[in-house]
Amino acid sequence: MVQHFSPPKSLHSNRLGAAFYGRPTAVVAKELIGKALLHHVDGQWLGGWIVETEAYLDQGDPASHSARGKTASNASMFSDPGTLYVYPIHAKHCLNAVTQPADQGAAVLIRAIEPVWGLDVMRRLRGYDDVRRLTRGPAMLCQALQIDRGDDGRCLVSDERIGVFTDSIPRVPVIRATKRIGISKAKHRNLRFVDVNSEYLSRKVE
DNA sequence: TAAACGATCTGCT
DNA sequence: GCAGATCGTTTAT
Repeated sequence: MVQHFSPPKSLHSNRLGAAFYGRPTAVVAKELIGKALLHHVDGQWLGGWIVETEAYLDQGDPASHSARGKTASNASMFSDPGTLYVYPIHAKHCLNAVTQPADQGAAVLIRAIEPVWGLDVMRRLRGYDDVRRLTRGPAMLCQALQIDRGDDGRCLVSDERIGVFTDSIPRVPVIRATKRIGISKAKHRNLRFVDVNSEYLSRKVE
């Protein structure tokens, strides 16, 4: 089967704008499920369908990087909605989309996507042939999409080479809210959103 | 400036 | 399922 390296034209005309991101974080996190995350690298689009996200809130959320205020390292989290916030952890990276009005310090962590565009490039970047090992976790998908700290602060709304898109034929994910993964504070909150039918979740739904 | 921690991943059992 | 690797950022001394 022929692999196509550019997303359908319908995606180009349906980029999510600032109005999408500038809303309550849990709403944005839920509605990002089923949208396409795409990064243009070396003449090719890399990306796929978002199947797992987590909301990190501006107030009363001790698990959020913004909980103790703005610092040099989390500054982009306080930027305009639609800004990319990329942070380093365990010698790897994770990516977020900033939400709500600027300066509030809220964002959505994109934890997993179903790989679709640029599969062979993503295989090379990850070092694995199995598609199941390409984008099944927040640090995996950053590596597969060639996103690191240097991409922190880019704009998902205006940067032509990176963004989130809808399709003219909308996917209809079955969405469920669960507890967030890997945090030690505010464990009880159901702020992780998954497409329960996806084969590409970082962990199974309980 | 030393120590601990973390929104993780991998390989091995 | 679990232990170990890994390194930037934060917190403690």
